[in-house]
Amino acid sequence: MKQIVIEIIENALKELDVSVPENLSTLIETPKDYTNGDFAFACFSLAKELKKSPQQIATDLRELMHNPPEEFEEIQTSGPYINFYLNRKLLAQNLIQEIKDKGNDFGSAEALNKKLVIEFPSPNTNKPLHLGHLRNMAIGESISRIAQANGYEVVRANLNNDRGVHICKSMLAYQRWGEGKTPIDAEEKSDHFVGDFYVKFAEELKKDSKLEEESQEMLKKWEAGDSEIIALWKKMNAWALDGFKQTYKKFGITIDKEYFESQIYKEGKDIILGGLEKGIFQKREDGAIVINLEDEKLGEKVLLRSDGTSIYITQDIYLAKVKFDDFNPDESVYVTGNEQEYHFKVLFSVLDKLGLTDKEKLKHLAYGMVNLPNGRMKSREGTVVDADDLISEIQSLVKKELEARDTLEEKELENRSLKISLSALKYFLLKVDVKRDMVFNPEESISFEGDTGPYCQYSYARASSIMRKAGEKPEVIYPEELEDKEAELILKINEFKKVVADAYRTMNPALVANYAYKLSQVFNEFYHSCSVIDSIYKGLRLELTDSFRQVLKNALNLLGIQVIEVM
RNA sequence: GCCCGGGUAGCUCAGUCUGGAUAGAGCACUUCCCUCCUAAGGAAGGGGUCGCAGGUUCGAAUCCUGCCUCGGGCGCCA
Repeated sequence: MKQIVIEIIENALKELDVSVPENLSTLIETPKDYTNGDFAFACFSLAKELKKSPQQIATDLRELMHNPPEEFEEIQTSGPYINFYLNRKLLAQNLIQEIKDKGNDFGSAEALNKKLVIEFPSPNTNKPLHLGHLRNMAIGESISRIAQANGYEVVRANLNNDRGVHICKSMLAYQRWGEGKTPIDAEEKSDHFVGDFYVKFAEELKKDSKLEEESQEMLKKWEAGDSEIIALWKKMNAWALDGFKQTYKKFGITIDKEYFESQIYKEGKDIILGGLEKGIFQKREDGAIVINLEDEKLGEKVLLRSDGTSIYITQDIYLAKVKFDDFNPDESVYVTGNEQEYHFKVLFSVLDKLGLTDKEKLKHLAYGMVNLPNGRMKSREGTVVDADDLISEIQSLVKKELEARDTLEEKELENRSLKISLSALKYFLLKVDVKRDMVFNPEESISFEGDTGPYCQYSYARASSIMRKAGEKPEVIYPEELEDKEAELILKINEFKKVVADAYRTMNPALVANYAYKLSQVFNEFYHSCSVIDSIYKGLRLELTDSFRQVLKNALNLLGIQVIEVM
């Protein structure tokens, strides 16, 4: 479409005998207000050369444009602007047909034959998931879906941080005070059961500072393969992982490939030594192997300890190689908090220098912190918002709302309330630009009105309700001119494909969330100003309603939000 | 000190990449609208030195420079 506009302008400029600006394409903008058309050309830049006012130039150019092609309804001047109006009826016809044909695939690109590996949520097995993990999971799952919609085959990989001194702390506390109980005895979700001992450890540590040392000793025993410690570790890890699995399922994320730190933490040494031989790394006087990244302003970074053991980055280098060996992806994305930005800059640089992979294939998707109104979440201070608790709290609020409206069977109440709660939560976590820190206010932030997930679901449910009550579907007749709200709805639907592409390009699900909201808003306005069932244009309006339903469903799906037919 | 992000309405955020037409939402506040497709909705209203100062440009919330301020990072931790 834009190409047609460019040609029209080019031809007019030639007739005026003006040189066509090289960047003409970027000079054509999309007006913010649809009443100013769908494309616009501002004539300011020509004023100097032509020695005429931009208004006059606009008028002159418009005259040279003659009649627009059928894709456009009209071309108008508005002061110094020339505004191009799409033929909205034609656009509506085409879109309605395309949406019908493609259904759930509307907005998705053709398969690219490219693979993307995305790493998330990568929890530690010493305590349950918290609000930060929910943001991680919401983003990871959404980016996965957005990548799929952009034609990628996606592998969701999860690195379980299942070893280390923090894990030993939970284990030590259990050994000391657990009395051999199990989560079943305690009637508690198993990862929470494990987490309780992590908290217990922190409490006891205040009274007895020797515990710190003891946890270090336990780690050494674990590394030495002490059978008793390994058995304890296996038992508690299984509890933690089993609990996570339940939360993943409830929250609606899937994982294609599980990696475990315990299986890779010793690896990577050979790669580092190889790099040393090639002269990419240096051996420092104290024996540590380092890389100098001064030219990238990243300083010097240790890659292998002087005693020859691995550190975090060593195993991450190894894991990167494993992932490339396992899947040979075209892109590899890591979803983590932005406090790890430095680590990933170094990691990517090392991988690139080693020739293990191309830097362009690597992407660190760093999201901002989730803060509470009174500051940062701190697990030691017990100010962490637990993921499972949060979900069930919101769900009970939704249940109350639902019960106030209608009497539902227990199963339906459970199902519907869960979908609504997750939409509230996911939308809330995704609507903010990924890179930004966000404030989570439990009382105020999770509301069901206005710019929220439930608002979008409500709009969908209303559209569904219209479709159910529609009865017979008369032939589609187009009026002389579409109503404002009809046209607006069509134009908004028309933006979806661009949103899908932009969301991937910028790795930002917020674009989709904001779009879903805006689309819902436009539909609600349409709904209020244009009666559907009781209209001579019932056929057309039913088509518009159904198209809206499909596109909103597709948009929400990219956020991992499931629609419901009845609210 | 250096590096990376933020600073837009009372609050939470869009818009900044790719400069243009009166800077947009939601919440909160003041009014309306359920005889009519679900009021978790719609309509109207008040509320802004777009952190500050320069610069580039016909035109700057948007680009450049400096400064202020908030958060994060700069471990042989993960």
